[in-house]
Amino acid sequence: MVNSKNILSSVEEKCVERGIRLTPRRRQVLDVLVQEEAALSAYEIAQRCNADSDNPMPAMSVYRILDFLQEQQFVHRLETANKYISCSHLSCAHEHLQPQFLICNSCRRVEEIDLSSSAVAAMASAASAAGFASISSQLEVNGLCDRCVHANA
Amino acid sequence: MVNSKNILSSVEEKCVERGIRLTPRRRQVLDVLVQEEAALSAYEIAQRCNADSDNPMPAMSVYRILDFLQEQQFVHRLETANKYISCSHLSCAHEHLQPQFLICNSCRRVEEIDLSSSAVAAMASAASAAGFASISSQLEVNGLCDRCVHANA
DNA sequence: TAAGATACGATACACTGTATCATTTAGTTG
DNA sequence: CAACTAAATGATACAGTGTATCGTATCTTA
Ligand SMILES: [Zn+2]
Ligand SMILES: [Zn+2]
Ligand SMILES: [Zn+2]
Ligand SMILES: [Zn+2]
Repeated sequence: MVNSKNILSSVEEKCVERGIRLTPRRRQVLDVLVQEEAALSAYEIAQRCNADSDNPMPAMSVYRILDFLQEQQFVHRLETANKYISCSHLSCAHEHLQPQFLICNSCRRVEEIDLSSSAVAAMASAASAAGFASISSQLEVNGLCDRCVHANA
Repeated sequence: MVNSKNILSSVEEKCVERGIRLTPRRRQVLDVLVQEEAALSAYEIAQRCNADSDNPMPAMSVYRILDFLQEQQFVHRLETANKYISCSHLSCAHEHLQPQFLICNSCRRVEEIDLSSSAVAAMASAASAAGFASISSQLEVNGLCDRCVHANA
């Protein structure tokens, strides 16, 4: 169980710094994502909000709130799966431009990584050979996490 | 303009070898993709089929046919965009396991590449550092192709 | 030709995301 | 505090995408 209270107060501070509002609705959506290791779709988020609250969360609100949270880099969107995951740097000062993700094909959990410069250089070299001048991408790589490998060994 | 006739007869041969059928419908869908440098959605494919034919192509047929063409590796599906593109190795004997793609953000054209082993090794190393034992992925990298870079210079 | 398998046509439907407008809430100013 | 303004939310309708399902047609094979 993640200590979402500490994480959310860090986010609260950042919002104050940036002069933006972390409303109860936004906080609720972010909390759902912070407590989840796997990525969730917008409708899955709405369902979880409605599970532990009497005030129904419409899916449309989820989309709006996700837009806001993405702009602030509090959550990221996995383009391949079209799902959302909280940033793993909510409680630190780490800055990232484009995040990269590893997605476990077995347990679906997602790890946010920073690719080494050598890996990026190797990608850029392959792109150049194929007639592409520049690449800038959020890489999403599927695989198997250690936990699942050991569990199935 | 691509010489789709030669490409399609190569595909025809492969179908004979594999004991499968390249029906007129399947040929029609494949032809649309062969003649297009950019990736197309299922509904876009249906529209193009209907543009130059009086026999309407239902979207549902397109999906079924795309399933077939994907199984045979005649076309690939871009997971990020949810669009389809013909394999660039239709008329040769090149074998690939997981293809990788470069997608131009300006003109949308797609290049199918084979990542160098060093690039793959660099990716695997980053994954290992993040607690992922194995990766196996169809990488899709956005960028700018040389043509577009020169055109906008 | 008859039986079975494969491919296709057609309809309905679920899911996802957007557009739009009304309403409420939160800040701002006099 | 009252009035104003902007931001956020509620609510409805709708378009696009993909699937499920059933019936029909075509091909294969004995
Ligand atoms: Zn992040
Ligand atoms: Zn796992
Ligand atoms: Zn290919
Ligand atoms: Zn281009």
